[in-house]
Amino acid sequence: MAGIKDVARAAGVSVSTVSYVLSNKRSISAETTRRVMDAIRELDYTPDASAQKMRGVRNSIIALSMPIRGDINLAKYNAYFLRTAWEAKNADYDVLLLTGEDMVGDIQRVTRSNLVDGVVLMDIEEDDERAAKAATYAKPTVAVGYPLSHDGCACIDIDFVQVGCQAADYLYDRGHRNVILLRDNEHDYERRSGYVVMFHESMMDRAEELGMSVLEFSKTDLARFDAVEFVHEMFSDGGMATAIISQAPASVLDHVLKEMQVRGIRVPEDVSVLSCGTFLEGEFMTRPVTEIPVMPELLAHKAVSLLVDSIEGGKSIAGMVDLVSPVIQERGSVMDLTAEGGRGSR
Amino acid sequence: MAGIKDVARAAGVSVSTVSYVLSNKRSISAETTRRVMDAIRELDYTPDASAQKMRGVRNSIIALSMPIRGDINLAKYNAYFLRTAWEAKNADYDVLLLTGEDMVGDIQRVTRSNLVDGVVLMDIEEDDERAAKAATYAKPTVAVGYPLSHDGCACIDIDFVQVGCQAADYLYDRGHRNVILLRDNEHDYERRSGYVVMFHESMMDRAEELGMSVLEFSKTDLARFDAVEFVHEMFSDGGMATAIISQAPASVLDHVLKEMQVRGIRVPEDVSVLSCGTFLEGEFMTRPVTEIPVMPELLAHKAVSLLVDSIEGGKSIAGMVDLVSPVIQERGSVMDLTAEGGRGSR
DNA sequence: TTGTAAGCGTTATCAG
DNA sequence: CTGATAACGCTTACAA
Repeated sequence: MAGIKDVARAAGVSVSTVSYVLSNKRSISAETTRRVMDAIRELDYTPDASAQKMRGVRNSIIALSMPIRGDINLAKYNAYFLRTAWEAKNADYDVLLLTGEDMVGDIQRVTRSNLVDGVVLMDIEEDDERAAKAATYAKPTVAVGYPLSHDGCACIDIDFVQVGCQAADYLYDRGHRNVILLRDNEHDYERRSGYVVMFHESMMDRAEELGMSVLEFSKTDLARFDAVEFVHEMFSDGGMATAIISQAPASVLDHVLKEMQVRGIRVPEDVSVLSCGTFLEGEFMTRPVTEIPVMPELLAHKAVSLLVDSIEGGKSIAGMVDLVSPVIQERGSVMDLTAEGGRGSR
Repeated sequence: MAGIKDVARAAGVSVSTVSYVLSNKRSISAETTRRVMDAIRELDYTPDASAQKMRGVRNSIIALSMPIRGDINLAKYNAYFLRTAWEAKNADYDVLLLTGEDMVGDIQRVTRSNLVDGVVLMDIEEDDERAAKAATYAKPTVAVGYPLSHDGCACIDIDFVQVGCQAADYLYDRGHRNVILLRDNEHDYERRSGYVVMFHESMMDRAEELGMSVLEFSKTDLARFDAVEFVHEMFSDGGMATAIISQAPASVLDHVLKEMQVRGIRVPEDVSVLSCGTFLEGEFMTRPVTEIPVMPELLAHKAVSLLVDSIEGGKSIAGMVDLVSPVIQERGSVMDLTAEGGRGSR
């Protein structure tokens, strides 16, 4: 590989001149510039990244920490992951993927060795070790999520307490008093995956305040989920529920929709459906479902922007928290029971 | 950040001693080792990656080039991607993600600047620019796929010509003479995504040789796909077909299975189903489907192993091709029409 | 067993 | 406008 010296020799100038031609940090005669550029092209010269970094040039790499578990919700996962990669690229940063078992160790290694300039933490749990140890990373860190312990990093997330309240209020306002909750993957509950739990608690609290009754259905482990059983139980157990709140992934929810369709149960005329903390966009659904979605594009954008600002501005972002207000997407699957005539809400 | 000099000072030794303690390249007294290790722990010292690299130490990073299109089959995509990341990690390499528009430019940049030690190309098309320009990359490159032009890189893929023959033979041997082909996403055909096209051509050729009739159904664009129409057309158009060969993703195929179930069409008694070049494992299907699957684990493993060997052994792998023989996964969805009594094949 | 010093490929400072 | 050179943090001959 040709180095800067080779270029200098070929162009008949000094190495510093070559460097300055590339960096535009001092004025160079047109003639010299031309000769140098020719030599660069001729030799296919690309500056060595390590040498540049040793001289203080940023390498523009951010680490993306994403645990790979067997039970992840791929669609949602991907939406966040791909969008974060896209935002990074857009800000002219490369992405170094950290997926191993020893997440904390890996992050410490890549930050302390100056391999990366910053860190994004994805798929955050309530007790997230990566976030808890963020103070030991040598570079600014932002978590997409809201872990309990987060002194060392910034946090960007949807305000899931608000999502819970909004969900309860939304249904209450439309006359629903008995709802059934189709829980997310139980693994996520066991792991206390941050948002899943926060939404759940907030929604249940709010429902109780309002005097709504919430029946929980939890067999949403994908491998074991049985839509037939769910629909059966839902309508056999007193048959009081007028609405379903779903945390389940698209495929599971769609099975429920299908099963109801088969049984002649209409949405929203017979039962309303509201999906919360999900990402149904682009999924193949039997019918559109009103949703309080997660917002991968927005969160990824905020996370990367904040991180890049910190990297380039040198300001610390440790401890910062930005909780975004949820936005409900009306898709006509919730019935307004208080409306005259009993027509759908949309 | 503490450097090697700080450690040396704290331990009361020279910098070379610290370096040798870390690298074990010469014997150090127990006492000195202890003092140095203490200082390292005390100061949280981690060697600077750039400085090491400048001295010829490998940085153990491979670039993973994966285009992000709107229409990718996420499940399959992920299986490859996650597995490749896992294999890399397992071989002690970090992964630098390249997802941008200017894939060739990015690969040239990260290889020539010595940022990475090798490159893996994913989601290869028949005319793949990345593979065609592989000779211009400064590091060994392996493509997971089989592009037309591949002089500059190694190729690892399933032998899709064999898959096509196997599919036709498998059904022919079991007495099927009229089959319907549920094509993959049309985008993949338009783009001439390598394997999709190779399978298709090979299967059609073989079917013709055998005198089988193949009816093609191509509305498998996820957004527009209509299982009802498909099943209707399949059984109205003469109703001759005894089997479906599917290239479609799990969700699309499952819709078809559901629609047939609703209509009382039994699998495999009334119609057989064979899925080819897909990755149904872990997908939620109405019933198991016999499959000639892609093999993400195997291909990722082979690709990373080959690449790492080349990096560490210094041997060129340009032009190498490794086509893996397909393995059929029997899951009882294909009926053996030649068997006495007409029972299912499994 | 340990220390000294050269040098990796850049950038920036200081002279011209 | 351009050139020589120190310095970045580390590894590794070469000396002791």
